[in-house]
Amino acid sequence: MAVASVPGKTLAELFLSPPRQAEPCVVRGWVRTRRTTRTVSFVELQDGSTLRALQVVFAHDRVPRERIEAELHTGAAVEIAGLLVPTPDRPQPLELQAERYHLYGPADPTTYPLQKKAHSLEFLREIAHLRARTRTFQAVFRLRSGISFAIHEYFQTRGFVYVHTPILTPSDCEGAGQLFCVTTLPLAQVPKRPDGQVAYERDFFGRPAYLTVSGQLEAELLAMGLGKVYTFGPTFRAEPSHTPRHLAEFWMIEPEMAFYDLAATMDLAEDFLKFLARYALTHYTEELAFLAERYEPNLLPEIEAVVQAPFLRLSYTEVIEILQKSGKNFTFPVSWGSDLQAEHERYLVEEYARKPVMVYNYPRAIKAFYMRQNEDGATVASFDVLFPRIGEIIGGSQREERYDVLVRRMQELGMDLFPYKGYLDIRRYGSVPHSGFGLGLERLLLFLTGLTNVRDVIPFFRAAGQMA
RNA sequence: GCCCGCUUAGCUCAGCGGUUAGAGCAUCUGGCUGUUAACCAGAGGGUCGCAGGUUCGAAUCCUGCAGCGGGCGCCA
Repeated sequence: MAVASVPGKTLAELFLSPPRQAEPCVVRGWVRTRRTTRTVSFVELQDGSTLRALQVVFAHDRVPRERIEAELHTGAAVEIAGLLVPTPDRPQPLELQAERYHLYGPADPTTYPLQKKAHSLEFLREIAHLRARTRTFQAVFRLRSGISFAIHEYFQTRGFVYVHTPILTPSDCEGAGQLFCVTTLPLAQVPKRPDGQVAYERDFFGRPAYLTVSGQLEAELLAMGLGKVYTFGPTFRAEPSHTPRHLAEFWMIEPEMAFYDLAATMDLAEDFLKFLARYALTHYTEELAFLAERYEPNLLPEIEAVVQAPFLRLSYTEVIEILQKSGKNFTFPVSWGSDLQAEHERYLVEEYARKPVMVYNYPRAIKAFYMRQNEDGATVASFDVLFPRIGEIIGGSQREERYDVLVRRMQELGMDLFPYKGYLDIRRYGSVPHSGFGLGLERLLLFLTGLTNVRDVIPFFRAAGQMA
């Protein structure tokens, strides 16, 4: 059979508007399973457009059984032409009665790693190139796509400008982990200056260059002219974190708004997360139901709770009091001034509040230089959003817009002001209060999918010592 | 970076000092009046992660290494 020249319908389209009576149809996809009896064979076909599979019936008097058994194995790519018929009295609403088929690419069952059974996520990580063949990853990647679209929709319909901040940067954005250095210098024989230092003036940019750890500093500059902006792109951290929540390359969303103070930004962050949770529930019902059944029985109630319940807002100081009164025996002692540990955050979210918590006004000593100093002289206008299961999902702050205060803080920390000339400049000319936050896309997806390892919510993961 | 655990058939696992190492699923062969995680019968498939050590004897105990997973730290 020749390959049909017209694009066939996707299975999603077929299931969305099933035929009332039998009609000719061409479908394309990959074989998920096959069952054979004496007179007929059944093939379940998937094409990635929906989690549902189309049952294709091959009568052996029409299509030889020997050919079906030799070719239609799990994973084989095929085009099938036949009669699409409604089957209201069967478990599936419709099926395709095959007339003929074309085998695009076979899949040798003795070597093809995927079987018609559930595989462990750990095993699938070893064959990341085949993960898109599985329903779990089809659900995850479709959800990732939809959430990415929803993120743009949210900001675009609220007057934000999508800005592309550089991936290659000269500056080491303080307090955001270690950087990947980018160079064209020969690593085997790095040119050195007489004093032994690397001769960066001979490197590609004539100075050190890194992969960005955050678009925030540039977003701030753009917000100082465009008003409300957001970035949405890859971010790189060379921190060797060996946890299920960290990647070396991950995607981050960073809105930055002129004239927003801390409270307005916290309102935005909460509204934003509620919007995305609602979007997932209404547009990805099928995927969420599948993921809930497979991985996290409590998934839907948890997402519902994010949509419904107002997040609990507590100042850092209140949190310290709550933790001290909790009667819990924490491994890390609770005292004002020390950072909240994972165990503290978990108690707060999962036992005390039982819903998302926003903690604000952290001690200045444990936060980044750019966060706006509060009048009390002890705290900065920062906030974290803590989610059940995930922990920190958003970190943000009002930025220090006062030139003198900012410079004094940077000097206090012994920072070199030179690389921050532009950043400081916007504080000298027409400076205004402004704020922003960063949302980790993969962490949000952990929450929405019920999965527990960020390597499973990005198609090809890059983590310390691992490149899928 | 620190701590803990795991590594046995293609996959998921059992066996935890004593003959030729097992199960389910997958694969292959045959059967079955439409199945739907199909079913029934049979077959093939393993240097028990790698390297040392202890022992009459090691998949099993010890040491080192590697890979993977988890906890903590750092953070998104």
